[in-house]
Amino acid sequence: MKVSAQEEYGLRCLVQLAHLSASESLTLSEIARREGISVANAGKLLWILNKAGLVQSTRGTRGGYQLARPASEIRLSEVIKVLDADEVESHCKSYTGVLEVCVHTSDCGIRPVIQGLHEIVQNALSEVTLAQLVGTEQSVDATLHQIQKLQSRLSPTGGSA
Amino acid sequence: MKVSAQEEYGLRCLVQLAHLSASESLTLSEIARREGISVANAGKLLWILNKAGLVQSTRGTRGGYQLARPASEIRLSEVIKVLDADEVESHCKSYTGVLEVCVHTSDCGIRPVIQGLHEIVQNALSEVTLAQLVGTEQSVDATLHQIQKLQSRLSPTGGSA
DNA sequence: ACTAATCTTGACTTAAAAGTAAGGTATGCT
DNA sequence: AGCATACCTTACTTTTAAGTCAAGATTAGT
Repeated sequence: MKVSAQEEYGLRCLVQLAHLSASESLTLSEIARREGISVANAGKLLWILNKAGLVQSTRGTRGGYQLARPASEIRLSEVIKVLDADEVESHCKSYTGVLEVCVHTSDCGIRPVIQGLHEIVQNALSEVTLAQLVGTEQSVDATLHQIQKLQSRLSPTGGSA
Repeated sequence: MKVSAQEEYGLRCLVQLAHLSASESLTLSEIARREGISVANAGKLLWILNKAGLVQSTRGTRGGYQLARPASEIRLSEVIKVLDADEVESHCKSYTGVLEVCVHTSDCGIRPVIQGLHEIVQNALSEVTLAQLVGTEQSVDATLHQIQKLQSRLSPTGGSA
């Protein structure tokens, strides 16, 4: 359960674009330089983001990338989903071991955990927008901890099932 | 942001053991057979779990594995942490691109997201025990959705930062 | 129209995770 | 004591994700 390199770098590139004003744009090489990754790699990431409609590209001499929407309207849940190659559901189709289908198809206790977990993460991510990431660390920190505090208040002892 | 194969399979092996009564135990090959994975692979997973003190092994003819503690006292957060090679923190040390240190060291908007996200996941996982996974799907499903519902109630519009 | 700058796209290479194999060590049974 | 069972551990192979490269396509300016 961790954030992949592609998710991390892709998100960083978006944050760079979020810093710009509406008319500005950044070229691939400039983004790559600022993030300390190769131009080729940045190109791949931006292409993914472009295909998903999160950024807009302009070709030619004065070209570059900019956000397709205001940063305040781009939620991290969407970003992660796009960068994660969208292998969201269909979990029980993979990881089947040697067998053809999941051994736990009938009454599987793990499936809901995997799925529920995913929902929780997406939910938390949907509360944070790119615009917030542009601000100081503190603001984001506050938002996420607000969520967390609520969680711990929920079930102090554990489930009752 | 996804569950690795090792996490998934390791968790499954634990669930198998959680089904046993106190005096019973399962051999490697039996666990492997039930989960549809190779004996070698199961051996590796169980070794990790054993090293972490989650399961207990008995050698010799009548040997096998059993849980080191009651299933109701083993939280998924612990399980995942163990199976994930414990690369929990130290995130800004990796993913630095070509540069020596994280480009966002000074005022990084991404760091708190990564960290906060991790906390949220751990928090959610710590509310579910192995014992709950042994029950029906419904019970686990209920527990996780309880958490989720609370989250969405928290911030209907998005952050204010 | 030409040229330089820039994005686009698919194939290739490299690094990391997952899985496998084989030899070692401990235990119980005869 | 000796053999069979079963876990333990390290090293190796395979697979998959990440990253790179190079040729193609598009636009702005001259």
